[in-house]
Amino acid sequence: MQEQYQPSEIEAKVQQHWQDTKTFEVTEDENKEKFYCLSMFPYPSGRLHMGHVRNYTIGDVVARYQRLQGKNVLQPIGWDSFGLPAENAAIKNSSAPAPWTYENIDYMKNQLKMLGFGYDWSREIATCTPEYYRWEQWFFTKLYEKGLVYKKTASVNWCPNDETVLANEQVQDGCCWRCDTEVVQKEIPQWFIKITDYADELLSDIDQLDEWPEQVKTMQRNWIGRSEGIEMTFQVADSDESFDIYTTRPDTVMGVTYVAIAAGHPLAEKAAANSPELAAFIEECKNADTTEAAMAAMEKKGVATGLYAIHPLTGKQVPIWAANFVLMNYGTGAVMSVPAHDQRDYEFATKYGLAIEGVIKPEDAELDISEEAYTEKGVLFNSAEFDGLDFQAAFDAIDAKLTAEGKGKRQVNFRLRDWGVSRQRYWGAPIPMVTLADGTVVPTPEDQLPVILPEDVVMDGIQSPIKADKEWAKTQINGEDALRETDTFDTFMESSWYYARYCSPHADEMLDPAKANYWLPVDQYIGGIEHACMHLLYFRFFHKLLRDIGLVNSDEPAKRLLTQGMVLADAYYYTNEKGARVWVSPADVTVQETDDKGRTVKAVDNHGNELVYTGMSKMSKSKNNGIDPQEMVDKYGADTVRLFMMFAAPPELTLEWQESSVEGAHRFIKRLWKVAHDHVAKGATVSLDVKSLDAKQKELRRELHKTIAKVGDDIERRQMFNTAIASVMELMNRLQKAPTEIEQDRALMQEALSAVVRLLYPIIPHTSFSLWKELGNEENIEDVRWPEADESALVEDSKLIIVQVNGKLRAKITVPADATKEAVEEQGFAEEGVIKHTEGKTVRKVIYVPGKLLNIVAN
RNA sequence: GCGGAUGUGGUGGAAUUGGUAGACACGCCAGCUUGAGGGGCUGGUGAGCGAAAGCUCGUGGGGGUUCAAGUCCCCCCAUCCGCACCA
Repeated sequence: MQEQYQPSEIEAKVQQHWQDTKTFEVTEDENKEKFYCLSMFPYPSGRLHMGHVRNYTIGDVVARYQRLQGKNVLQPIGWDSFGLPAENAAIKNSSAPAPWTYENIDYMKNQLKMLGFGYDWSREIATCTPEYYRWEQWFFTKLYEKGLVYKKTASVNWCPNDETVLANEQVQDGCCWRCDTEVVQKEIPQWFIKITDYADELLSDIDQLDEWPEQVKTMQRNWIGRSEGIEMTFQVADSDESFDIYTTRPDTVMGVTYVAIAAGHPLAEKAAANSPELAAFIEECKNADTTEAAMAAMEKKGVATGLYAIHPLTGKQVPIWAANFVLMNYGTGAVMSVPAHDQRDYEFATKYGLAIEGVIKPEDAELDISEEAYTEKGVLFNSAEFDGLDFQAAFDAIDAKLTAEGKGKRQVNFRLRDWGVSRQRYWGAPIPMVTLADGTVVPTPEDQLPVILPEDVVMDGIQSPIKADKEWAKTQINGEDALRETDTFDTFMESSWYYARYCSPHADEMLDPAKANYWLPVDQYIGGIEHACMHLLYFRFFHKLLRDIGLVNSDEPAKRLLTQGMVLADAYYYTNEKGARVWVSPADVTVQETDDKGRTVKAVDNHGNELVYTGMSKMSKSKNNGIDPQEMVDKYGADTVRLFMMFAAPPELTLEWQESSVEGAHRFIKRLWKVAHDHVAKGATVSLDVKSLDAKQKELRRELHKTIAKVGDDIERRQMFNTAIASVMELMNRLQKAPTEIEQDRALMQEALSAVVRLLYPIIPHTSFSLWKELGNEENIEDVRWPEADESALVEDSKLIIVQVNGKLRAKITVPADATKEAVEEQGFAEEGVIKHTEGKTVRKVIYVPGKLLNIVAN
């Protein structure tokens, strides 16, 4: 056995072994319990970043742990390979997205292998290949046939100079990132999938997800946003027109003093004919950013339309205002306004001098709306026949009246909106729809699928090549000329079903139901918390669609979810002569001075610039603080990187990259190697005779078996890999100092090391693989079982009792494990610290927590 | 703005069911090892007072419940993530 720990040598050898013997390739096996462990697949951006490394290390730890539990473990990987960055890179490099993407995949694939992840590479998929996206196209046409797909206009960011659509990311401060022209909103026809048809089920099935983090479930519930309210109709005064509004607060309807409609509402547009001010306002609103965050932050503005609406209950006329906070695309494009009981309406009414009429008051106080709206649910007043009713009674009464008069009805609404899947970009799956000569739009017939995206293209930097090339769209349906859709799918489409494709990655159908139903649902899914609402909702939605089309038989795609935190690193900058901040990579920073506690006082870069240290922030290009996993693997080995990642923080928290701590992880593996080496160098051991162990040996063995129990629990139930590692470190600290003189000491060491090596296998598989062999085992570690804690070794004959007086620690006593309360009390009261603090006081109460704690209350 | 999280020594974090706050590790300090050190080993290390034993304080801030609160409840502050065309 090598005396020195040499990671590069070991890792290359072990990885070669895994590749040669196809260790991680699996097939369906009804005799084994299956375990499907899935990490969110990467976008092939060029190189792995630390976020990937963290995500995939967690996945690999879970997968390898489950394998040692004897399960048939599937851990696949692939590439989410359509997307905007490939187009940008292609433009920059005067190349095309496809070759750039495939090169990145090749490079990153090697990086994944170097990190030692146990993937079944035979199942690798890339979503940009026709073999993959053809089934997505096929599926879309099936959804169309089922009536779950429709076309409607929706607004996009439009650069009037480039005459092109921009992604939100390509809009900077309201301007085009290429030409700085002010961006406007443009309405264009787009395809939508009716996720709202599944809103109820997506909401109610959250209750089945008992192994998903509570925070993700809460976020999804809020995102879906089910509400119960009333939809009611307002007539326009002196006109036969009307419009609908929806409210969750019908109890306040008697306080309506105006209504607000979207600037894009047909009524507003009509009224604008006589009002240049209104026309200008509508024009202004067209260019406004419609993201929810921007909407909430913007100044609320409006213009009176000159029209009046008739209140459906009182018959009074209230003014109709066009307002920038109402959007035509959401809800009915109009809202009723009750300034007394809604803060936004209150501010709007105050600003424009509109009436404020209170109709709800607290149960036991007068209404005070001098400063702000009263938005609580209270008791109605000034509400004619509804006076005195509470929220629910008023809701029911007003509902009854509106329904009876045909002016409204009870309705459930969702915040969730249908999923717009059209993108006006090139590097995505073509939407399989065609327009016939007569204007009818039909799905691409199955025998014409896939609609292939040409890969050999020239990017002009502005328009999608399949739009620029007018020939591309031309096709024929039943001998008739037709035009293909030139939009492509939102890339969330591909990531919504890849998990299912992995089960039968080469099937000549979307998926092979027998295989899919063997592996699905995913047992453990791992990815970033940033996907809590969008990806994870689409993923759940697609599973239900697959089920309803008969391809899978479960309701939910993943049983258990783990959301890992971000990876942060130190960020430093200096200010250059132009006054701009220049961010310096932490790799190029030398800390020159620290204070007596080790905090950075002075740091410089390689050119001697004195730097400002800004603390930890998310690894990013803008702060130039990304740490390259490759460099770290080259320097310390994959096992060290993996160990650090899992040790530095629990998986859900942000992780701070600290190289000194990486060195600590490296040191630990070296120590482990040395202890194993010294042990192996002394030759073979005799078998362990548990009965012959003395008290000290028994205690050491108890520590060993406690550690075995804890590590299993930490990895499987708690998913606290950091504490699992800490407890192995604690054990190693003891083993290092354990005697090795007599044979049973050495036999115990053999038992301990062979357990430790398996406990650490999920985290540092290369080292563990090697040490397992060095310890004299024939079998490969992948084929053996996780160690089991020996219950008999865990029995303790004495217990440590904490003795408190008035809740403060005053003594620690050791008592026999079977000591009675009386015996513990007697011993506790005899302690010096207890006597000192109870002297001259009366004992009021004694609390005894068996085997743990004694608290004496005295005053 | 809305929704979700986080806040504990110099630092990352531990404390799993309300029961010893600071496990484990980094850093720092001291000593040993010594051709050398970005090496190895040993010990110390929350703050204050103290020679020590020990005492007091201490988990973002303020209040509360309890024999007992980092943990439960109420209010506040700060930071981070998401908000539908980045993935």
